[in-house]
Amino acid sequence: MQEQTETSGEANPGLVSTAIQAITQHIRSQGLAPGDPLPSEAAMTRQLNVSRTVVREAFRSLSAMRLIDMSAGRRATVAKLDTGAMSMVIEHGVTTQQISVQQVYDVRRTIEMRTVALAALRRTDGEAEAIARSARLMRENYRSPEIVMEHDIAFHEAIAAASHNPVFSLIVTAFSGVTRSTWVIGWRTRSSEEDQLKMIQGHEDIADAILKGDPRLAAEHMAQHFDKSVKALIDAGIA
Amino acid sequence: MQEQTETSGEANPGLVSTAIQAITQHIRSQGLAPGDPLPSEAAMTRQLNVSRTVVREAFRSLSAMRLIDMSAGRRATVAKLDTGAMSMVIEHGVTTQQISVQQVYDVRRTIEMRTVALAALRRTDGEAEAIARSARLMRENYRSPEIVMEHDIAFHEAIAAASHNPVFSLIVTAFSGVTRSTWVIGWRTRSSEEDQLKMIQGHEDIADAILKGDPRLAAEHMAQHFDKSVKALIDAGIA
DNA sequence: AATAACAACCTGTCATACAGGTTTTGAGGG
DNA sequence: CCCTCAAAACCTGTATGACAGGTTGTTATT
Repeated sequence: MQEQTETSGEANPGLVSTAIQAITQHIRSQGLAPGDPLPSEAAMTRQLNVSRTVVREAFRSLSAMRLIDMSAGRRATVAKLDTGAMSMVIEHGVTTQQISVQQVYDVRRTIEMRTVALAALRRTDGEAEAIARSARLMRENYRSPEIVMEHDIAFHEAIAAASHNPVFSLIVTAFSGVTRSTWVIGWRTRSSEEDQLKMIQGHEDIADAILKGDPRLAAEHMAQHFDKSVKALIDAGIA
Repeated sequence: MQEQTETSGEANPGLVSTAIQAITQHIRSQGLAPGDPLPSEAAMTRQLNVSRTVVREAFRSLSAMRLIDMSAGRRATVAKLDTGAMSMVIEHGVTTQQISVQQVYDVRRTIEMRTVALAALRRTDGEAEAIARSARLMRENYRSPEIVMEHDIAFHEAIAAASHNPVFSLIVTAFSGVTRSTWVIGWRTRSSEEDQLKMIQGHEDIADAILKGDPRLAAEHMAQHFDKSVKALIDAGIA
């Protein structure tokens, strides 16, 4: 019952790619917003005149990139912005050694010097509090590296959120995965307890500057924080 | 012949997600590099004890994110770093109005002020030449907006490449799609021919600073370039 | 009118089939 | 022994049909 190749006169880079484009195009042309439902697989199958297999692989691909949400029984919906795909790309680059950890840190430093300045300017009181709370929890748990790490990551993500630019949040969060796999090394390199507490103090300084609304100072503290972190990683022999 | 739910005692967020994890895990644990082949679908099917459908959707998802390359007859291979997934995420965010064009420009400005400084410090002669060439081609074709745009985009990507940090390249390139859909608006807003030529001059100034190896100057010109671009977009009423 | 059972629809997964690519193998000739 | 080339084995791309289980809307019963 199928005769796909004659329907479209264009090149054939695979039916699935075509289907993916059709779906994103649908989102675009219908002006769909997060939460809005997409056509069912059956409907898409009819519209594109391809098998359900193809349509399904297309939906699944978009779902893997977190552009749409899928769940059994329900139709797929447009997804809220999510870091899923980005972190996978970054992690893929790192694990296949196409990206070094240092390069990631350079990017983070560049971006977070900006997010912290924006946060100082635009943070709400609640956001300032959330940032300060993460710093506080780092100190309170400073004997449990794993816990410190999670609050450290939350700290940076909270700052990105306070920048009120979702693209920054997206990128910063995308790096969290890599951070998780290297953070402990940096922590151990700060051999003395004093060094570790100094690092936590650095976070508190940043939080203070944000609370005070001083972007210059906040950026400076952030820069120092990153310089020390990179130094710790280099000392630990991370290429 | 199937009895999947009893094999693993963990939660079931879908067999496909599990398969995706298994594949990425395979890349990690085997230390695969770009170009290295992955197991065939049949092999994966046996290893995970799921149907080929599931394995295929997993492969296809990774392929959509450009983490692996697939083509008919050949086994999938580990892919070189590619911007595919990232640009889709960004474009999704913009088309669903979760990200504004201005926010994208803020991020670009932040990142490109760094890439341009790094490029000034680390560019090879060939890279400096490529950057300068793009600027030259902008001037030579300044009556054809589409062509100017393509060289403009190539210009920024060439600078990112000259930063010798693939993460910057990745991010800058990811924004190119959005740039393509708004660039012309900014161009038209520069009503006079003089304004347009001044904008091209800005690119040449950047290229010169990179050639001279002056990161400070290069960053300054880049900042001015972005400030003017954003102003042009705002004048055009882009929120 | 509230509720409970049911029907219709939807996604998740499996099995099978076959059309074309690609790689491997092996047989035959030099 | 090596080269060549064709067949075999393997692989991905796509289609079809089937069924389990989740979700939603409808209808019948109370």
